[in-house]
Order: sequence, then structure tokens, then C-alpha cells
Amino acid sequence: MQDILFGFISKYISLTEDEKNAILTFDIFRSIKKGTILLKEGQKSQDEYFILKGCIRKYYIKNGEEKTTGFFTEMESLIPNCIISKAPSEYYISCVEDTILTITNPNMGVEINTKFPRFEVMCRMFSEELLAKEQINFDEFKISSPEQRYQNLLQNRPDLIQRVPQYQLASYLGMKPQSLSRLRARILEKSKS
Amino acid sequence: MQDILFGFISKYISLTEDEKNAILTFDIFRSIKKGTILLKEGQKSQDEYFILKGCIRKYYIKNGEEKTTGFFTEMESLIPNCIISKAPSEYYISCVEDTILTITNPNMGVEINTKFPRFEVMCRMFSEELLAKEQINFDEFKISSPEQRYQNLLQNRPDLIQRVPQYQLASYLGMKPQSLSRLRARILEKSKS
DNA sequence: TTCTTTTCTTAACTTAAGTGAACGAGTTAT
DNA sequence: ATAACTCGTTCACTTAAGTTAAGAAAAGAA
Repeated sequence: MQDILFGFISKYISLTEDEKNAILTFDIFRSIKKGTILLKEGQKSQDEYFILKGCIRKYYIKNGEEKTTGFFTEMESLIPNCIISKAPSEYYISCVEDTILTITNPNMGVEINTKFPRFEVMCRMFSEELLAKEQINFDEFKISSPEQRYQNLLQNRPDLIQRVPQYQLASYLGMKPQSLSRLRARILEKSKS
Repeated sequence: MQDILFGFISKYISLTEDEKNAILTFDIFRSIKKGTILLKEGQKSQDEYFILKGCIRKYYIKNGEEKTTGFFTEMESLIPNCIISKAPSEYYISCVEDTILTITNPNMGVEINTKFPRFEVMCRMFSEELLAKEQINFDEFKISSPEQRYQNLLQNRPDLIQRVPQYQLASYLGMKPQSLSRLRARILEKSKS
């Protein structure tokens, strides 16, 4: 489990044994049951998540409807907005599957960064990379039709379509479940002829 | 001009005179004419932009059509994706208005970060903040209808609607210019009755 | 100014997404 | 085993966005 985490970090900087031990000082690994809600609207949590195995989901509830805006799977991390904005969370986070993840908080980051300044560099790189990915995803979403978005998802994250309920995928793609269902039927029809 | 830049930086860390001078060592301020293209699809530029005055626009060209995905105005910065991905740019950047901005590159960052490690902290904070904003914007886009998106824009960036051509706004809102025009007429009609 | 080009609007028609309701398959609970 | 729920699909209908085309309005160039 630790190897997964350190393998991930090694993409950015190489850690010494000292540094690894400093991280392991904290008790960060958690095993969470499917369906568990990690964060609720209105809460002011400090928890940051990094997924080792499984899948978590970010969603809003607007006029009684769930609106899913993100899925996070193996080797992805989710830093809830409420940490940075210092305001109550506007969304929920829950586990789509049984999930193994790390739960960390900014204070631990500060502590480690003070001892090992190279960590700061890694955090910056990581954050920049996430930002770049997020921008590209957003751009692609904007310039695509709902059908193209579904096709893109098929290309880029085919696993999601298997492991996630379709009504959650629908709002992730910016449409209603019925529309997604119809759209899928339409695509199937096309591919036949 | 420098004051605008340093005022912006002071939101993150307070700079000493030494640090300010280190920044001014580089010749970073530029005045750009409306319509100038700063980055083209296929180029591998290292330039990062921070807008002091004016407005620049990020857009793709897909089957001959411009698809605008971002506007950047006073006190906003644009770090082209091609810097982080190290691949040729997939989009264009051009000036919507006569614009004053700083042009920097990662090498300058490295140089300054080496001399003044506190800079690294600022970069990380800045990057995290941008990421948080981008995520919220993306979420809001996903969970909104085209009409709601336009209303949101009216609320959050009313200036854009004034200073940017409507056909560029349209793709920024994920629709065709004709639809935006119609939608505006619809809203006007509603507000009358 | 006048001419040209760009941008915005309108309209008629097509296509796709939203809505509300019903049905069936699969799950969970009792 | 049966009832209750959840989830996905389908259908008929409504609403809004895409498309194509034409013309008005505004901006820019000569």
C-alpha cells in the first residue's frame, strides 16, 4: 500500500528513507466501505484524499437532485475546495466502491515541508499538473456536444462506464439519465448500419 | 505597472526590495496590440502571461470554427498547457483588446526560486488557488443549462459581456452564436412580462 | 464619407435534450 | 417468498439548441 503511494511520489521527486519515514509517521491509510460519505455539504473539513484503490465521487444536491461532477480513481487525488476557500463545502464526497485511500491535511503538509523543503517543489508540480489536466478537460467539455463527450469518456476512461451507475455518469456528462440512455441507443443503432 | 504586479504578489507573500529587484532584472512587461496572436496551434512556447490591463482569449480551431474556451483579464494569468505537457499547443491565444501584460517563462521561475525559496511557496499557493477556481467553474458549468450559464456570467463577470464579441462568448458558454442571440431575446421577453 | 468586412439578429426547419410517466430487471429488506 | 427500492430503458410530448440562410447593424479601412 505504501509502495503505491511512494511509487506515485517518485514521478515527481525521489524520496530518501528519512523522508519516507517522516510520511509514515502519520497514520494516513484508510479503508472505506462503499456508500460511505466522506464529506457533506456545509462541512468544513481539512481532509485531502489520494486514492490507492477504488473510486470516490463528488456531487452537489440542487433542488433535491444529485449532480455528479467528478470521479476519482486509482492514483488520483481530490483536494476539496473548502480547504482552499476556507468556506463550508458546497458538495458531497462519497465512495462509489469499497476504497483504500490516504487521508491527509494541510497541517501535515506544512510539517513535512518545513523538514523537507523539496516537498514544496513536488506539491507545486503536482498542483500545476492537476490544473493543466483540469483545464484541458474543461476545454474539451465546452467544445463538445453531449454525444462527443460520451465518446470521449469511452476513449479516455472506459473503466468509469463499467464501474459507475449510469445516472451518476449522466450528470457528469452534463445531461439527464434518460438522455444518456437514449444517446447510447442512438450510437448502437448507428454502429449497426 | 510594476506596482500592479507587486500588489498582486503581496496577496501571497510579502516581498523584500531584494526580491523585487530580482524580478525586475528580467524584462517582462509588454504592450500588445488588439488582434495580435501570442500563441498558435502547433507551437511549443515557454511563455506564461499575467494580464495587467486588457484581455486575452484562448481558442481552438476545430473544423474551421473558432471555439473560445477562456478569457483572461486584469490580474489573471494564463499558463499555456503546452509548457506543462511539453507538447505542441493545441490552441491559440490572442489579444481581444490592446493589452499590457508580463511575459515570463519557467526558467526565470527556477532562477528566482533558487535565490528566494519563498517564491516556491507562492507559486504553489497560486497554483492551488487557480485549480480550486477552475474546478468550481467546471462544476458550475456542468450542472447548469446554457441559459443558467449565461445568467451566471452576467453575475460573475458582467464586464466580459461588454468587452468581448458575442460569437466568442457563445462558444465560451458552450453554444452557437445564434443560440446565444435567441437566448438573450428570450430572457428579455421574460423580464418584460 | 463610402465601401467593405465583421458581427449580430431573425426566421424556418431539423435534431436532440428535458420532462413526466410507465415498465421491467435486479437488489435489498422483511 | 414477497414486498419495496433502485436503476435503466422506453415512449410521447415539450422545449431548446443546431443548421442554413438572409438581412440589418456596427466597426474598420480606403
